[in-house]
Amino acid sequence: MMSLSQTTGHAVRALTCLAGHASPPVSVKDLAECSGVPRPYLAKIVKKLNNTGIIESKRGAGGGVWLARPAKLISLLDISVALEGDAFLGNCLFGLDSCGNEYECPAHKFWIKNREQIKRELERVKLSDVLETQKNHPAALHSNG
Amino acid sequence: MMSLSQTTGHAVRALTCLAGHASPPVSVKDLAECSGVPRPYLAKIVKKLNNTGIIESKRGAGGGVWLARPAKLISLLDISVALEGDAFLGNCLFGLDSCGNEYECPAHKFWIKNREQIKRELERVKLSDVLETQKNHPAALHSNG
DNA sequence: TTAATAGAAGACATTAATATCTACAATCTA
DNA sequence: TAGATTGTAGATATTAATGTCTTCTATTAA
Repeated sequence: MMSLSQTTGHAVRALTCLAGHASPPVSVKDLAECSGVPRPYLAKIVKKLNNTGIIESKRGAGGGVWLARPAKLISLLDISVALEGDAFLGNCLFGLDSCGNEYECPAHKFWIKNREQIKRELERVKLSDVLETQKNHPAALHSNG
Repeated sequence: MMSLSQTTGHAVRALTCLAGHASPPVSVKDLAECSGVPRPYLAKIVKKLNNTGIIESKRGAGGGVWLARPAKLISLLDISVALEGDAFLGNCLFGLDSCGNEYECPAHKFWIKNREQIKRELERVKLSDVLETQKNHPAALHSNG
């Protein structure tokens, strides 16, 4: 099924919890409970978000993680790129390697344009927007298959 | 990476070979050579295309497969649906199960619209178009990773 | 009717994404 | 400094997509 990876979905949910938390730092354990993401897996996700400067962390008692900048300045694009890399929207809709250089598949021009649309939308939507949406629907972001 | 499945890409390549063939039926073996898709795997793909009425087949010596209707009447959408099912474009960009009913994620409206755009494009592009493109670039559709 | 051809079917193998487990290192509080 | 807390790191496990192998059945041609 064509969508962003499940891992990215996890990250969005966890970051939303983090953004909504009154008093950071928050432990990964608490984030896992809040977001429904498996704890050990979330630890890895958190690591990536840390490496890419979206969150910061502190070890030890009273430690935890927090947003490196306000939720209004973190876009869904930032999160997607952090987890899946820069080319998270494939070069060709059909995954053809040869597509785009000397050759273009019949859907190429469309996909290039469409891909940019998707990117712009992901750039437009900020973590703060997700948080707002969630506040109106408290149980919203939890279940995921 | 977000794109249609590799399997769908395989199917498009193989069907393009089939559409370009002078005298059907064509054996799966020949299709595999022409398209670069692993033979045994192509056999499975061919089976699905058969089940969904995109191709027909005949066993035995002199048998093989052929398009069930002209290439102009087979869209990339038909092929995608045949292989990945009707919901091959996910319900939510982030794969959230809860998204779309009582709850909508912040990118939901955008994705619904965008998804339709993608579908329309896949509907617009026919197998005959792919064949034309390939004729101008003979080596185009072969390699794939 | 026999031998060759070719698709059908299902068991098995590989790979990448996802998820878990265990041990470790840093930091705080007392 | 002792002990509890919490992130870090890497090995291991599971799952779904992808790919392979073997055997069977249908069809044709001689």
